[in-house]
Amino acid sequence: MSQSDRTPRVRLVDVARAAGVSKTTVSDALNGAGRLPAATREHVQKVARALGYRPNATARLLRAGHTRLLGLAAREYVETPWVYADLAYFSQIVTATTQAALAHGYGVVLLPTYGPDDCWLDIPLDGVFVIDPVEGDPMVRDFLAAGVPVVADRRALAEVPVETREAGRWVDFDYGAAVRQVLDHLEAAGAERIAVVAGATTACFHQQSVRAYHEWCAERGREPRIACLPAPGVEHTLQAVTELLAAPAPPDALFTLVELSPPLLLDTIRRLGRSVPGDLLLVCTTEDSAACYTDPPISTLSFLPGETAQAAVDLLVDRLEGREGDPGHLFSADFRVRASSAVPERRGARRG
Amino acid sequence: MSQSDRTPRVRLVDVARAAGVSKTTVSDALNGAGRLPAATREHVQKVARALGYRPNATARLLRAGHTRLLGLAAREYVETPWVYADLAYFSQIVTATTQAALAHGYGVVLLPTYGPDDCWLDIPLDGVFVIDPVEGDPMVRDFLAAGVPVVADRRALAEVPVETREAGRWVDFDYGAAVRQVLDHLEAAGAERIAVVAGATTACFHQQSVRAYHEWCAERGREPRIACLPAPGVEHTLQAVTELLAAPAPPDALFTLVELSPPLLLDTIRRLGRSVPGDLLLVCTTEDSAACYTDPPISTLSFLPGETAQAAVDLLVDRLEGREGDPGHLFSADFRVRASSAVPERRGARRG
DNA sequence: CCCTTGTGCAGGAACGTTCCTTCACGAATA
DNA sequence: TATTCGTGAAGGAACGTTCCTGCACAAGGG
Repeated sequence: MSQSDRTPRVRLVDVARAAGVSKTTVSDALNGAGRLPAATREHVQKVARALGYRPNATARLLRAGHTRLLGLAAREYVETPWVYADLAYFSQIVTATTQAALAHGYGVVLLPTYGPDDCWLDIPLDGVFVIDPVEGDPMVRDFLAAGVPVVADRRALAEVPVETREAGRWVDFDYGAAVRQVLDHLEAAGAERIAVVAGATTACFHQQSVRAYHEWCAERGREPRIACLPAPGVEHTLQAVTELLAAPAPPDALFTLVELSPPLLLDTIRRLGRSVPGDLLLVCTTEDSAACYTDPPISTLSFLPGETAQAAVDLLVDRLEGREGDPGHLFSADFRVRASSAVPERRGARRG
Repeated sequence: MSQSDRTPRVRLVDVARAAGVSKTTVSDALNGAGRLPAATREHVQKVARALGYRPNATARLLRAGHTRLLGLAAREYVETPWVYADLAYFSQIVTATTQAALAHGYGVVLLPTYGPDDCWLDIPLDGVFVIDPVEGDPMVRDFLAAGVPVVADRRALAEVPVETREAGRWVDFDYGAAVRQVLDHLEAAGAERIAVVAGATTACFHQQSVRAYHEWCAERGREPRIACLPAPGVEHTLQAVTELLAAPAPPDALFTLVELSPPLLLDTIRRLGRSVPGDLLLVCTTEDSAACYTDPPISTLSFLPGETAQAAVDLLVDRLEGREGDPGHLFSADFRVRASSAVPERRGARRG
């Protein structure tokens, strides 16, 4: 049987007919509008309830001219169907975006990142938050061309035709500065051979981070020790760590840029016969709160998914509701120094 | 400035006027329908592109009669705004639901779990997946009353008026059986004092699990050792574990029903001076893949969020597209025995 | 008694599409 | 030449609301 076989939903006019009034009266009675005596209002409500009437959401939206729906897309792995929540960062972005949106009375739609061209334009959205847009991102371009406000980063907005740019807002992160902050900290704590584990994605976070690391090393004449993962996955990450630590003249500090369970990393390092922070200083880029419950607690670099999402939604809603508001927001990372990268006693406070 | 101040979007009729044709022709030309010579088609497309025309998604949906949008709601903590992705289970449900939905050409809307009555009915949805519905769940009731197909569990559907029940499909889990399976395994491995860490939510998972534990203990004349967390949070969980292990005649097996980072739990147990599995057998209910990379690897109980979500979406889409399909699907948990609960050498293979 | 004012409600346009029906016209056929 | 047929395109209804406009009627004031 097909969808149309089912008994069709009861509409406003059906209620009107049953109650012996016009659709105006029904609409007014149900929405608390118009000039109606209580008797009429109650009568209509009773009939509506008896018939099981529920207004059609789509029709209301068409009338209203807005949908109170915000799109959310993570573009990091555009080629794969969907990977949002595998990483704590995205997972928290999703949660925070949804919470912020709900607080403003908006719902959130998780957008496809692939599919037939423009397929996302079939979804009725008031605005969109695009995380990690790719270069010349068609999604950003399409939505802005369609007049749908977008929050992305400044680079993505700069790539878009000027005439459509007005509806764009941005949230930016200075990933390079965050990486340098961590490296400076490790250097100050006495580290001389800092190794880095990075992913291999197109995300500007990774690109900027790796570039910053290379520059930082070049400035000091240090040789970069970097492991770029062939693919996401716990086993690849642990494998990379193992190889880094097995090298001749092994690193005395490790800085992971990829999401990995901090207690698991600690466990792995110990199994390789190294102690933290005695033999190896450790800083993890992670959103996993387990980092501060290990022994020793692990220093973390966070890119504040919660704050980012909140700002993105605020920017979008300001724009949607006609408030001027800011054109965007620049964030700084949250670097928490804990025991895993504190200066170990037996090393002395600082070099030199 | 208000929203209406902005230059209004260009509509189908605007293109029609500009191209000197009727709206029928424009619609046909753009959608590849109708009988039009290539010349007309191209001309219309060129004009449309020049004007920057994008069809209005809401209007199309109203015509189409469906929205290709599926709602997703986790009702475990109905009173709080939104907590989906804080837990790996929900996080994976979200990911898997979205992937499955996209594969069928549907988008996913993350639904509010609180808010003004019926507020969810303002969202144009074709179907809804409700995880962990509460007793007499108003969301399930409202959607079914509105004729929107729902996937929930059998109990939730049984509470709904018979005449609206037809649109309901179910995915069920026998949580009690899963818990008994784990307890039997631990008993077979020689455990005599099995402690359990449970949450304190209204979710039927927790209710059924805890009940099963109590029944299992009663059948054997064992005294239950259960810690129910006052609130979600890593520190509460670790605190509960610490207290359980500090008790006189401490447990020789631990079974956690709440989400917790397995390597962190292992680390904590060791800090308390116990070894796994030597002093303490360990089974974690978790979706965290880190469990199999620790030393020793940790036995896990999984409730298969990926499979559950996939089944829910399939059920929904079958119903939406008029296929008969199954009324529901009953799942069994996935219990993976690893070294953390294997029979330790020095204990002997079995009791008795 | 006529004009105003207010109340209670109906009619119908509008939101922006899609698609069914109709129509005009030129070519082919009887 | 009259009839069919196919092609190209226009007109307008429909989707289900909301809301603007306006009508009928009763009450009140001059």
